[in-house]
Amino acid sequence: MSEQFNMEKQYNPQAIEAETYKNWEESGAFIAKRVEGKKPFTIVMPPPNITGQLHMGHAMDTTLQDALTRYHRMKGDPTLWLPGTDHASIATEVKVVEKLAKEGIKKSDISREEFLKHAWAWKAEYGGRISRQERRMGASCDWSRERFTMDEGCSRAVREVFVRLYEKGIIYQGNRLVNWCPCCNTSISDAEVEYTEKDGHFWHLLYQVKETGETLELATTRPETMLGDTAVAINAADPRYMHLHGCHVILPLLNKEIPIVLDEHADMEKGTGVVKITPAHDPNDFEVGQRHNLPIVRVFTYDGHMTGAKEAAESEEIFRSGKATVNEPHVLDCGKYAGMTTDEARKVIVEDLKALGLLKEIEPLKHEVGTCYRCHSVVEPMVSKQWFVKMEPLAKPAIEAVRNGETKFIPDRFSKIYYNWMENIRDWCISRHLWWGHRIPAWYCEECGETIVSREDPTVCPKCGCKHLTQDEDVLDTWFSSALWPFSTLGWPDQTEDLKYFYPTSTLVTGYDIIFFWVARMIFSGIENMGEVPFDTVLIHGLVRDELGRKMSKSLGNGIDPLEVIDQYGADALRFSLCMGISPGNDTRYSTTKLEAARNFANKVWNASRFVLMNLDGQVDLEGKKLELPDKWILSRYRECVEEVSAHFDDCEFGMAAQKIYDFAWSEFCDWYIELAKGGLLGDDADRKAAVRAVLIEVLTGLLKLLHPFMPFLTETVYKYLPGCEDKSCMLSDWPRIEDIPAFPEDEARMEGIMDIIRSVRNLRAEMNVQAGHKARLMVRADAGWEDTVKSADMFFRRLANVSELEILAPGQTVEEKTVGTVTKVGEILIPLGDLVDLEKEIARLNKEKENLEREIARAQGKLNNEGFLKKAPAALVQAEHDKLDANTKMLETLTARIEELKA
RNA sequence: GGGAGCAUAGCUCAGCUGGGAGAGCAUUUGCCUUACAAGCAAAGGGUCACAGGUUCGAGCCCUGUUGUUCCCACCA
Repeated sequence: MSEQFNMEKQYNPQAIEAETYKNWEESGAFIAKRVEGKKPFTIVMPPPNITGQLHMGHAMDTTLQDALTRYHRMKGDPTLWLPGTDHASIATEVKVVEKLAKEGIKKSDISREEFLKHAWAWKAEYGGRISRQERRMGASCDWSRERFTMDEGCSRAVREVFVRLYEKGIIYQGNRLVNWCPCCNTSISDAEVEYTEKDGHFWHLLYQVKETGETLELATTRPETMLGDTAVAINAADPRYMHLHGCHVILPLLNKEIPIVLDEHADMEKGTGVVKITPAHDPNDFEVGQRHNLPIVRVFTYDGHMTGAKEAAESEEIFRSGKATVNEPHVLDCGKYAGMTTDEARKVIVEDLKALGLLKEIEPLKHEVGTCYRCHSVVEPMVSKQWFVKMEPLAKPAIEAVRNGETKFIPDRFSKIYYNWMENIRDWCISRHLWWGHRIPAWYCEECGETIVSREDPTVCPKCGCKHLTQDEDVLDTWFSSALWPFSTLGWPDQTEDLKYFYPTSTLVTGYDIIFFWVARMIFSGIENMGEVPFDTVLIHGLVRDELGRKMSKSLGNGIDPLEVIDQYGADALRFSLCMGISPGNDTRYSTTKLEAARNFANKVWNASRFVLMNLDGQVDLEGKKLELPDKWILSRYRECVEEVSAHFDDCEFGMAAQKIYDFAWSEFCDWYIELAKGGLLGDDADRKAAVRAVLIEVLTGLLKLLHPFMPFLTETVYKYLPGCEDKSCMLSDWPRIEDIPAFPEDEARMEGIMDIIRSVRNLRAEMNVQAGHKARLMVRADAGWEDTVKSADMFFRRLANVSELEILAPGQTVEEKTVGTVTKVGEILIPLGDLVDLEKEIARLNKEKENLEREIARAQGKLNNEGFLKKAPAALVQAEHDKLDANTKMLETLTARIEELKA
């Protein structure tokens, strides 16, 4: 009776969390140690963006990773959970620009260097905030190895990969059609385009054929692009237009002659079968242009306006100076439309065409429009000179690695999504017209136009020897560096000890929303640069939705700050609530109900611990103790719990693991064992007391360990109260092993029989409305072999079922008093209740029970009369049915006799 | 246009390789029983979306239907 006075009646997480975490961190317990000869368990944390703060999705991510990490650490694996943050190039740049705008600073008014200073300041602030949030969640990651995608080492890895791939010809630069976000003023990759359905129109335009004078009708969803048309296409097999082969049309407004080309892209089934070709602003048209060697005419500026004289002149200069590269687009001076936004231009151009009688029809249309995943503005497909990664050679081995099981997805269905994406992948546009990020390590010679890509910054042109070199202005896609995360964080390209020991990592935990962005790219980057997949398991979890099932988002304002939840309910409750009832890959809903349940559970465990500790008396040890039925029962149940929870952790079935611990702790340990134990604790038998104490402490200790991965703060705190554990840590304790726990299958069944009697008595009392304070006698007509067991349980009936006295009835012994009764697994029980007994009601109640039994018997008989079942079902199952039939038949006999007796 | 997930108690969701339907919350009843009212005990509540099929046996496997959510796709 010493420590428990420090334990409050209610668990108060606020009082202990910060201190507990501080102790862990300062003790160095999170720091991974390499142990040669032992297989490590490694997780690299998906680095959160430094754009803001953590949301519920991160909380889920963190909880699962931490649970896994703590489980493996306790199992004795050398465990590394490597944390870090992502510079999030475009997202952060947008934020910094916004912040500067509020301070009255325009990005265009300051230099690149000045801007980057602001960005680094942002990083310092938000990166720090994120790591503080992770700590409050209880993340047991190795902060000594914390990384940032733009730190020196990661940047060196990025540069090394870029140079290597460039030298292999996998990275190339070229004029290609890319998705351009006019708002962010940069190209974005295919994966960064989100398609959303929008209301639009089909504008049916009329182009006149020069040679025949007839008009051709064609439809477009983007009439403003018509200024950049360099052909119209028809299908060579289209009978309607056979006579137009080799003819030209006059492009309206510009009065420019453009050819009619024959191309399979023109679908005879669609519209009029005639399609305008704008190579500079449509992916299909670009392809058509390539096939027919059409000029490429760009009519939009990069910030979403129509091009004018200035842009056109610049373009001409490029051609004149001979610096034009393959597919270099020409730029049109759009004349009266120059300088208009594309939206304005659309309206004016439509009006102008209408005035000329060249607009035949406007048809309303719903269609999927590509938008930028960051700012959600409509992206313009645009020919532009960018850097690309050739995907085919990288995708092939990456597909193979998953196919042959080197990396496995949990749940497996996500591998299909992965294949589908990888198999249809196009080259990856990796350059971004931004400042915040890894600057592309390419230099251009101003004299001879040579491109230099190298590991060290060049000072002279290797071709012409001049010193007029300028570096590419753009930076790399943020995912280019995250793709290297599993090895760049371990020191690559240096062959560090960490890299050799911890790579490949074990499990990657992330949401399904970034499989394409990140997981897939890590897999091919790992194979390409390390020669080995980066992880053997990818655990995909679902999204955390709001209470109405909607995605949490800023625009809806339904996001929930994990820190506020922690303040209110505690980190353990938040963690547990995120694990309860989840299944891999499926979305889950945030709910206060779940949080309350988790908080209540924490409190339950806290109080159970309090009870056990309150009743301790010095050192306790199971060794040499005389165990009784309930002791053996709970130890057996505990053993099974350890077995199941371990298996669930091994399978990443967190929902199942949490459920099992919850049920064991609450329904078995608290509701039954602690109640059963009270008798022994309050009695005079010193040996008995010692045995009960030993069992209590044994099971509680194990329970705390099993729960630790989910509720680290609570379990750590309580653990230190355990005798002899003042200086120990639950986090560093050994995970329970079933070999160390005795099993008592027969005693387990005996105890279940006693519990059945107790439940039956409680039920009878409740149904008869017996006053809670009223103690009643219990008569048991025990089945053969049960008499001693029932007798030995006398005290349990008294304590748990409000029994005043236990009587064992002999097999034919009759009872004169008025009683209520029922049949249990162990035999008939009777409770004399005198005038409380209503004979007719009692008979009705028994008849209902009888019907239930008869139904059960019929079911079992049905099975056992089925020859197929007897022949094909496993023998154990058939035996079990026999046993059940026998037991139920016996119970039915007793019950029937009882009813007859009452009727008589 | 392809692909995937989901449909189980009033609500939110579990249910692992097929073998007598579960939890939390809500509801009803009785309890401040000295670990816990964030608690204890008891109870009610489900044609497992629908229709076929495989099987001795289907919530689970197969086919189809309906509803719903999501992902992918260049449809002018």
